[in-house]
Amino acid sequence: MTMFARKQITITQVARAAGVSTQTVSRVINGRPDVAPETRLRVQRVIEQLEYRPNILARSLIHRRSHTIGVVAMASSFYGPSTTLVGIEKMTRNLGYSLLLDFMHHPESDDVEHIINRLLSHQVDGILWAVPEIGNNRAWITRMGAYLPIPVIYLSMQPMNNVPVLLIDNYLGGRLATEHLLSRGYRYIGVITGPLDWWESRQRLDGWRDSLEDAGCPPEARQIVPGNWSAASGADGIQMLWQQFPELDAVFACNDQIALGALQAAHRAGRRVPQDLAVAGFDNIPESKYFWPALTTVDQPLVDLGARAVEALTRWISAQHRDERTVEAESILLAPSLVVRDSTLA
Amino acid sequence: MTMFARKQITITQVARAAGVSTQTVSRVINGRPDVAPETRLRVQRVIEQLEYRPNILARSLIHRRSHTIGVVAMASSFYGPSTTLVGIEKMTRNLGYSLLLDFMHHPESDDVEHIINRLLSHQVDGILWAVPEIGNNRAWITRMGAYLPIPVIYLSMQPMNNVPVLLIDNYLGGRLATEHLLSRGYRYIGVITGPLDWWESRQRLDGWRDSLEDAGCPPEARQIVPGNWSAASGADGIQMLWQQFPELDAVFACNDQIALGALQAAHRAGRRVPQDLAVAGFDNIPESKYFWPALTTVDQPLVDLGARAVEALTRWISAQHRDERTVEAESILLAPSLVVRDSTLA
DNA sequence: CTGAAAGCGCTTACAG
DNA sequence: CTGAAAGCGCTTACAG
Repeated sequence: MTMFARKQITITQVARAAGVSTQTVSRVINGRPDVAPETRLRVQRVIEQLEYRPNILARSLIHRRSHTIGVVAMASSFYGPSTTLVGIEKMTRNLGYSLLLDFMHHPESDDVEHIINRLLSHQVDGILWAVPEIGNNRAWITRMGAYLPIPVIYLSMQPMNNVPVLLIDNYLGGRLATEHLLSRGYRYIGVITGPLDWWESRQRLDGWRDSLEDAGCPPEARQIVPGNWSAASGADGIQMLWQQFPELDAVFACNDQIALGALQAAHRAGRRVPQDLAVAGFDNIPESKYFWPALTTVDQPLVDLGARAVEALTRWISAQHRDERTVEAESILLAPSLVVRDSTLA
Repeated sequence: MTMFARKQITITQVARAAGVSTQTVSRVINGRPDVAPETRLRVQRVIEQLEYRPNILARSLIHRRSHTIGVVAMASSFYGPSTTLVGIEKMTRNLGYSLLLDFMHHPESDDVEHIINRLLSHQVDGILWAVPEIGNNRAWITRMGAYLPIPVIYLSMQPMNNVPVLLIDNYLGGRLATEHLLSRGYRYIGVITGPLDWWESRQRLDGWRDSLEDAGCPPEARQIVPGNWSAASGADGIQMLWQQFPELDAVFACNDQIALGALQAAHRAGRRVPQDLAVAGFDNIPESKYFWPALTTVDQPLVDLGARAVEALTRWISAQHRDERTVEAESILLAPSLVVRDSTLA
């Protein structure tokens, strides 16, 4: 039966108990070859017996490398951020790193410098910035991004020069959803957007707009209603669309919650989906398959996004520690895919 | 404009630049009173100029206290775990701690000892065990819980002697939902459970059963169908209930996803909700208000649960560092509440 | 194959 | 009010 030593056992105590130097203990711990077999065995026995557990802090101090990455994400119970975090954590662990987590509770206004300074004080080897781009909450990157002493990789923001960004192509997602509606014969397609200070939100909207223009149905302003990712904004939004754009025969809801709200409002109003109104969403949350009717939506490789960001970050960290100064800031764009279900099948 | 020093500046460099000893610099940093005003000013200026940032690792090494807590949670994009994590992170930050995050990807089988050892190596001051109780994945606590060298607080598990547990009363939640259905006049109430190896799942089921017994309608086995938290299991579950329990006039779905699946299946079968079938859920996910029809469900104070767990943990840590050996392992039970909506309003 | 000694960046009695 | 020195737990040239 294994237990845990009540007190921190030090390498010195192990050395003393095994009758060797701390250096020899260190050699054994780190699997160095230059230790006599009997010595190694003796030391290993003492380690097990005393339940010695190396102090990573001391090790990091010497190596000037903590094998920890800082992850800054938006505080959210939503499917998107949570799923990305799962991908991030898994790959972090797989690659032998630890994860210091920091949530921004007000992504537009929280003090970025403070967060970064705390992470740097903790000697993280790199930072994964997984906060959505909202308003000008990326302005600090131009101001001080270049002066960051450690690698930082950003998720889901407008690509910038020399800033490594990993993102899912929201514009393409908007196009996929809208072109699908067009291909089904819908022509009067409204949109309920996410909050328009979100960059990703505007990308989805742009995809919708360009698709309609390409199809020869250039949209008017009254086809656009701003939402805020919530189902409530979907329910309100669809009402507003009916008022200002009565021809409406389909709606692109910029996330699945908005779509859900629109669906409920349609049912309440006695409209049939998709016969009277087709609805397409975005995100493919697990629930969307069980909406009434099942929702056509855009799937995003979120776990993969998180995992690949961590991969890129640790690769960069390793390169930096090998003193390769000329590491390229490489950006990656992942493609979403359309999932067709009943809500658009008239 | 603030920038970040390219390299780690040490206290020694600050001392040299300011013409004082490192001890004096340390005094200034830690706000000690015994520094001459001019000296303090001079040191502060150098600190700002060099952008000195203390190395927390070195500090933790000396204090034998990292001001970091380890949080072990289940890898999940679901609303419950994510929301709890938000509460945990926020309070951790408020209390001046940092958060080392660890997800269990297989909560029934992952190697607990390995996880704890890594956290201990990182010198966390305490651990918050936020993994649900599944199967006998709590067996290790009896085996080695008492030997843990640091405070550990557990979330959402069956209370044990001398083990501090914070949880939401799932049994009460099950009663609230079921008694509500009974009060509405429903008598043939089925249940679609969560996975029955989850303790919380069994609690909800017990609440349902006891409510029915108290009401003089002792349930039969054919009224119970096992689910797995997924909407799919809700859709399948309701079909099964119709087959084996045709009298069914209401169903208690043990989470909102299951309820969603049941709702869709009901619509597909042409049954009206709540006239032909009332549906109550559990969790009150934000979407549930926009289900069709809006879902009656049980709300849980999840953010509060996380926050209070962190409070309790840090209080324990502080007490331990003040060397109060006799800290009581205090458990807290939070009450859920019923949210009544259209799905049970016939 | 092994160990004494210096050092990572910081703090802390202790002495003045 | 200030500083020289020891030390937190570990690793690493270096010498043997």
